Amino acid sequence: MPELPEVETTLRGVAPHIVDQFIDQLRVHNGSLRWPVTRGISELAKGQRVVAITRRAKYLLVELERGTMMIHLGMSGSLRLVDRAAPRRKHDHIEMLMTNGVCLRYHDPRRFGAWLWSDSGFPQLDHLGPEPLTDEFTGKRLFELSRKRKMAIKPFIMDNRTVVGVGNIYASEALFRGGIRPDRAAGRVSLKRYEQLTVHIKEVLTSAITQGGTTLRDFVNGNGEPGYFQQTLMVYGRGGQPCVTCAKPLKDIRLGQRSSVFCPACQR
DNA sequence: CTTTCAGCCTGACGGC
DNA sequence: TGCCGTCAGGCTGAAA
Repeated sequence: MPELPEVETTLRGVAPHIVDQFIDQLRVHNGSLRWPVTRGISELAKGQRVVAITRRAKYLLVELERGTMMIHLGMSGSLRLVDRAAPRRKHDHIEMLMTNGVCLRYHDPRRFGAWLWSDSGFPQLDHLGPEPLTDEFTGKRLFELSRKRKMAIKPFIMDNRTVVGVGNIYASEALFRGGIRPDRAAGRVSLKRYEQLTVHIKEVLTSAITQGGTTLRDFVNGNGEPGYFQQTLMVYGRGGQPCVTCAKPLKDIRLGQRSSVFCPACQR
């Protein structure tokens, strides 16, 4: 599932082919996504130049001369650059054809994603916390925000108001590296441990982006499998298997309706 | 205010 | 073989 590293990888792969190009056609084959695709978006986008593509949290923002398109990949979405003559696959819901011949296809089996247009901002972006890979994201911030909070630390760091872009995979991995149990109350973690945790979060995200980038050369050919899936995951998806550190079996619990794997011996 | 939880959706997988 | 139930999960908004 796309987490922040995959969204960032997608941005870097797509931007050089799209920015400064003109939209020839925006075809919506199935506009029934997380929110209905903006009515009339094809007419709104047609002929416009793409001024820039940026990312905020897991949202991609395609800035046009007038208005912005906001794309989210949801749980199962992907954006691929393909030859416009390539046959459309099942679940290819939207395609953006550029006048330079490039074709960007939005593919999303579960349709949890989004593709919206607005010229007055998006409310989804209004209450987001800092980007994890900036200096705004500090252990001090986590410590202060968490005081008197009884919520478990894992859902706390996955809350977009705390910090954006930390999904289930990287929350699990960072907590393992930090030696913190995912079900520990957020308010009962010291400043020192929060400072260490922010370093681990930045490291796992950065390393995943680096590895995601290794598949970028294949992007245009449609081999969209992101490289970071190959990275060694120490706890995520490994419930019952031995801990890489102490070999005791990893425990799998549910926190906030999400599976959470951890080592009861190494994480406290 | 904080916290929990249903719902959105399809594909993969296990049991029978 | 195929049918059925369960699980996966980001995000929102309503309920507690």
